[in-house]
Amino acid sequence: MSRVAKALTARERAHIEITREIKAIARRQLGEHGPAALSLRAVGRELGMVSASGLYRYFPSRDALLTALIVDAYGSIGDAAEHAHAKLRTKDVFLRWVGIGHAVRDWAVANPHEYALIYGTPVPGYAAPVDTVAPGTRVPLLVGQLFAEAAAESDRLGELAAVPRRVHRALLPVLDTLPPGVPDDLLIRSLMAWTYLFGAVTFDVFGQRDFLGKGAAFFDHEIRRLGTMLGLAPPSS
Amino acid sequence: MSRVAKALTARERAHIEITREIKAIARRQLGEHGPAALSLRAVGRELGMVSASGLYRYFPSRDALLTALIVDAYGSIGDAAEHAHAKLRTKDVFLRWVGIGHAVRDWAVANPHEYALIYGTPVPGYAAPVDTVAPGTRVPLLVGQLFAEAAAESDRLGELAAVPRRVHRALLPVLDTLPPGVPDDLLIRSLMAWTYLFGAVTFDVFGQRDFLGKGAAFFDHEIRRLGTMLGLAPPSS
DNA sequence: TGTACATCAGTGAACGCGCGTTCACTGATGTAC
DNA sequence: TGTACATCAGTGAACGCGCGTTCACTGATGTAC
Repeated sequence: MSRVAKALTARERAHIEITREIKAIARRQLGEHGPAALSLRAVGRELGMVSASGLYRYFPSRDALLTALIVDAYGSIGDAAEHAHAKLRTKDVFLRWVGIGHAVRDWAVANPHEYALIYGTPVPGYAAPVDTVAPGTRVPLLVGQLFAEAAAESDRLGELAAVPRRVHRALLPVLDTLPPGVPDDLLIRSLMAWTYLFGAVTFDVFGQRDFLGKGAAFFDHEIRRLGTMLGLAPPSS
Repeated sequence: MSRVAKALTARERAHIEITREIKAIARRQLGEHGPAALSLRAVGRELGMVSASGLYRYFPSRDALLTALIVDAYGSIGDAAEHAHAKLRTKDVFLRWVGIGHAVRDWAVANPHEYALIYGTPVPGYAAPVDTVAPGTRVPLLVGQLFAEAAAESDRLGELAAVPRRVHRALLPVLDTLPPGVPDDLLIRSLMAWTYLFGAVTFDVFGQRDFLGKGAAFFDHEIRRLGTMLGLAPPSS
């Protein structure tokens, strides 16, 4: 090797830059006709390419581009949640739950089409490859960690409930991926918080609750109440 | 008028029957390529028509067919929930909540593409006309009635919480459509139950929680817990 | 009951459009000696 | 440093496909007298 590992040729830098640009254009076009209609030809046109065939230097197929967008979207919402979490000075799990909830919702409202790509109707005929699984677990893992911390504070969460055997059985595949010793009830509360959070955000982003206005007043209230019901609220209040 | 109002000509009966058949075929095709790609030509082909132009005797445009499917889907899930509710012998609101929840989920799992049509990503470029609004309120209204009944039993629900002013303001448009005297907290609990129910069902139908297995064990558990947390459970338990 | 006319269902061609992907190619950039 | 060769980016044509909608039309069904 006659050159340092880090030095990129102009060609390589251009390749990276144009790949980024293709994804940015595709992201924008997602909103116009939906992911099912994401069109390489339209992206090529907007890029200023004479024909779409040049795009095959960057992505081997339309589905590969779609996969890249999905991975990016999971990364982006994961970053939003984790950065919001890291920025919070407080150690209080309840306030951090609320902060993460708003971060997720804010990202989704700002990027409705990317949100639809990962939490909306699956694109028919497109099978998500394995690469998209891990990035999708970041937000639920963050929520789970919150509950784990709450459990470590002896006065939060209250008594952990016992769980019917068939519910326990349904949880087994998840428990296998977690450090040993996680109580069923803790996992259930995390899953419920995750489910509620994305249920509310999906309703808001897809317009099912437009009658509640554009603000986040109701959302703020509902996630506080849910957090309280699930035992995240400080025991004093 | 030389004939009785109810007597339909063969032509009229055929029209109704074929309209039904068109919708049935379109419903089936929804699953293959998604609502955005619903194709009049494909429906015509499956109907045995030589060209798609004959369909214009039944629907003035592709979007009109889509609207009919949406209205039907809301009707269908509304029927499923109301029938399940009516069949339950019990007066217990908690058991009825659980029954309605399962009815909604069962319908969604059995009809995933119709579910996606009404609760999934909005079809881009399609603006839902007013006709689709009212049928969409049946399930949430049913949930709301449950909470109203629970409130009438003095020992359920517990104390109704006071609500911050800006949350109250967000509720005003909804309160205006309801009989006067509905407490804010009652409406909030109904909205939260509705949000959780569809959040969970959407996750299950769209495959976001496949790791929990195919059964409804977790779902059954979570809606029971949610119902309990929201005050629907009998005070004894 | 029989006939003349109006209504409607479905045909088949056409308009104008869009798509993903392949392929042989030109010309520019990068590499090895 | 200079030259010969290999690699890569983008071109432009082509293949084979699909779409919604309009239009003039044929033939069957329904209606009024």
